[in-house]
Amino acid sequence: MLTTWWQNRLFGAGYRLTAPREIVIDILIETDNHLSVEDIYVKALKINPSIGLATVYRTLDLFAQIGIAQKFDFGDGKARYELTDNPKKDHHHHLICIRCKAIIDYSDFMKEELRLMDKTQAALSQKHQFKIMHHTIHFYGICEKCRKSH
Amino acid sequence: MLTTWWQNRLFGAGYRLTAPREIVIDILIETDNHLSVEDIYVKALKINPSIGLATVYRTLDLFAQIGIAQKFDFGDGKARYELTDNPKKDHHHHLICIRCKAIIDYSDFMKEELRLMDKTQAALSQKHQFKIMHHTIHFYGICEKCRKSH
DNA sequence: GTCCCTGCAAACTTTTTGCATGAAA
DNA sequence: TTTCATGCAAAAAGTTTGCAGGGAC
Repeated sequence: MLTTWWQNRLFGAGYRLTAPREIVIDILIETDNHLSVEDIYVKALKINPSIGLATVYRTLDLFAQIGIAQKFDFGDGKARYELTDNPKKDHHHHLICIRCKAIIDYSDFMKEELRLMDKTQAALSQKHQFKIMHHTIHFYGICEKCRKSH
Repeated sequence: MLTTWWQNRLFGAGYRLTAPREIVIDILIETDNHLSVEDIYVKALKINPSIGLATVYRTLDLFAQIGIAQKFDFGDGKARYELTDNPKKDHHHHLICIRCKAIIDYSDFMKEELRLMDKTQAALSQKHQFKIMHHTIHFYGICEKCRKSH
């Protein structure tokens, strides 16, 4: 039986393959963006109604630790997660409304941004002896709708 | 009597000048980085022991809305705030440890980053009709200490 | 068989809200 | 004098933890 990239990571870091972990990964794989923990939990319940919320939290935290997923905080009070490498969605950054918390993904200037990010990352890794796993770029402002509704 | 830049912003947006707002601004001005709400509250209590935590939350949220301060979420479960323009601290970005939540400020490649950010910001403002107020760049990874303590 | 992982419930932390009082304009 | 803002307390929301039973290897 074939082991997938994420199973390799799990085993490589000394963890076991369990049903909840498979369910959470499947949900992340088939979704294209930033689900909240609650979102993931609700989807997981439909697959296995006995899964616990605490397990979902623990699983997502584990995935972030071993680099399978990224944790995002957009300032709306809930953590969100996204696969580190999602075949359904290219690398992108975010535009966030500080009023209504809407999130818009963008990928303009990605090539230039990534070139600069790679360079910066290399320098920072070296200088601070950090093992950098990912980065985020967020622009905060007020969206069209919120500007109009004053 | 002279009105300061932040007072102008307050009045301009139709808000009143109150003691708690002055206290919070003073704390932000004299500190150079990302204080948590609790940090700010504790400092405020020393100046005026009757100030309420809820007021600090409301004040900081207001400051973020009108562009006086920036709200940051580093993934440690608490919001942090920093002045938008702090004379004591140049523009910088962040390196965050996903294990111990340590935050390191950096300002390498700032000139290049800012040039690219300005360009991106202009394009995004236009394209999405967003009024962009600020941006953040975060690198996430594992710090030297956490790597060593496995 | 051993040790890790899970589900459940309770606890904890951070943030928000309602409301009567008090202060700014 | 009219609103707006505050302080307090209670509630809500999100996340973490302890523990006993069950499952992966």
